[in-house]
Amino acid sequence: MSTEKEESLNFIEEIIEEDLKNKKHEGRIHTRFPPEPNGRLHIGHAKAICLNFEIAKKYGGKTNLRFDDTNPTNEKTEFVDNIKKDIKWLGYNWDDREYYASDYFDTLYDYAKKLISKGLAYVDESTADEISEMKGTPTEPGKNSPYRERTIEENMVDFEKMRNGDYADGAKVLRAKIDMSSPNMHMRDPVIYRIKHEDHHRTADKWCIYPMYDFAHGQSDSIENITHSLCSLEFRHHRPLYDWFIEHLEIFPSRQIEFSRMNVEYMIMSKRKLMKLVENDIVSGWDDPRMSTLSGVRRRGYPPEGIRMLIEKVGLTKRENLIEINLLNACAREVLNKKATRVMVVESPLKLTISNYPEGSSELLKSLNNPEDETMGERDISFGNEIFIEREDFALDPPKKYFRLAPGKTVRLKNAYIITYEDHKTDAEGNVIEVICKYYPETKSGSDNSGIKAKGVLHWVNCADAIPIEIRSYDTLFTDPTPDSHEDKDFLEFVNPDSLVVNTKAMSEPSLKSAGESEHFQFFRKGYYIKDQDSKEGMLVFNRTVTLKDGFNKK
RNA sequence: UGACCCAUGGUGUAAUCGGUAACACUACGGUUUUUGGUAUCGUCAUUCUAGGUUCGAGUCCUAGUGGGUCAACCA
Repeated sequence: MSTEKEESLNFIEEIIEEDLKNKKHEGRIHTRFPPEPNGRLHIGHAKAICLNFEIAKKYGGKTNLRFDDTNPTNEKTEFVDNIKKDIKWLGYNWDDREYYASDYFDTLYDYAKKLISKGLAYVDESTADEISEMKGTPTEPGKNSPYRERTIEENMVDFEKMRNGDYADGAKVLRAKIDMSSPNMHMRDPVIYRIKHEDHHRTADKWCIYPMYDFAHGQSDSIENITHSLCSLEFRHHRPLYDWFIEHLEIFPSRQIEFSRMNVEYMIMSKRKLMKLVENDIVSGWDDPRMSTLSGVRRRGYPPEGIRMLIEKVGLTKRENLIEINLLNACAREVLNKKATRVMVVESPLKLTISNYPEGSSELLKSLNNPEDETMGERDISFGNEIFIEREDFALDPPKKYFRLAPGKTVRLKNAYIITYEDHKTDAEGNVIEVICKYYPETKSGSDNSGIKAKGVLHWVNCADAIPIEIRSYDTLFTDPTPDSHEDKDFLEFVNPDSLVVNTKAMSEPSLKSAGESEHFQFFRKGYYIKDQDSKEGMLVFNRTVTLKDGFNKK
């Protein structure tokens, strides 16, 4: 077969193929994923991770993992470890290429001195407010600092003093000398080094001055010989600065290319806001299954293949976008349908007695683990005269087109027999508490040639060996698709009070006792579930990842 | 009242020297089905607006309109 299907390239692939054609960097492709270890990764980061790793893979290149740890204030080793775990979970490997911007502090310091010696950087002792004031506004040019014309020698001595700890935090900064009237605010003599007498998670107290993002990121790219530095659109205005440093430092010319980040309905991607949800106990932690963090998404049961599929389907452009949460769920269902083990779980049990099945006896029936994948095999499930069915699968007064059990109706019990309603019992308030049916022995699953028809198929569990489980069902964490886009309202006002529903009354077939840590299940006719870390010996807990598509309840 | 970026269905993307709108998800409607799942078939767009160039424009030109981003000693 030919590869006729002409795949269309996204704009970054076009740039790369053009570079390849021109033998730029000898055809070498090297990308990087550069998180700051100050919080957990979220599903928005997944786009950057997939893009960087996939594009390198596609063109035979490499991808570095680099921690952008230039601000010691909120950076922690704990975050480093979690970030690595998340990237691995997503399915990517950086081999031994694990780097830290802090590894380059010495080099960066030398770069700063080089800039000073070229007369392109100066020490400014204005206050932060004064610097901000002199910066002007996007529509008005800024003013030169009174310290701008100090001599190279003065600057060099003073910068060394900064480094030696002679000054207090905030007393002085090092600034690049560019253009205070540039229409690009980032070119108005940006601060490139600040004083912070703070311990760093890796360099401890070695340094008391730390480079700013603009004086660390591009330089780190360059040091690592990164060919294509892919980042999100908000860094667009930093690109001229990125290029300016490379030019004046005369270092390897990495190229920054920006793409639009992914926004997902009902999800929040801001680390600060995510932190607020945790701190205010609105969620149980960074890994709450309703969170957009990768640890939350993982605990919820979304498979990594599904996340990668989502990113692939979302594509890559420079447009603003808002992805429907449904696309994520569709990807999850597609993956899970093929790999989830089918089990029967009754969420809201209603007792059903089979009048003509010998009391006290039982038999073993075969159940396919996954009809989509025969290689997953089958298992035995027990059947007896007393079972539980789903409460909503029985109705005294059924609506039209009700394929379930009701007076006069006949249905099939999945993997078992066809049964017909005979009677029911109610409690004092008139609630149905038990249904009585008769079964047809000749309709046993797999060997039914009775000719008896039953439109509906019900899932069930055997009273004799069913085990109680807890089910946690989730809805969106917010009631508004874009909770943080309202200028007049705080995003917390949109927290969905019904985003978590805990059901401790569910009954499961006993096979769930041996559920694995990352084993996905489909609870028949319900949805996809995964065992939660809160599970205990006598009470297993399951998270609902996503429901099955439901063609009945919608109507 | 600056600079830069973006503009194709409900959503996200495609249409590579201009050649008559494609794919996926959703929604709706069939078929199949021992999951109202899966699978499968079908239906849903005056390409932001107005002019212009051309035999022909989503693609080119002009002028608008709308949206986004930028003024942290954060990244």
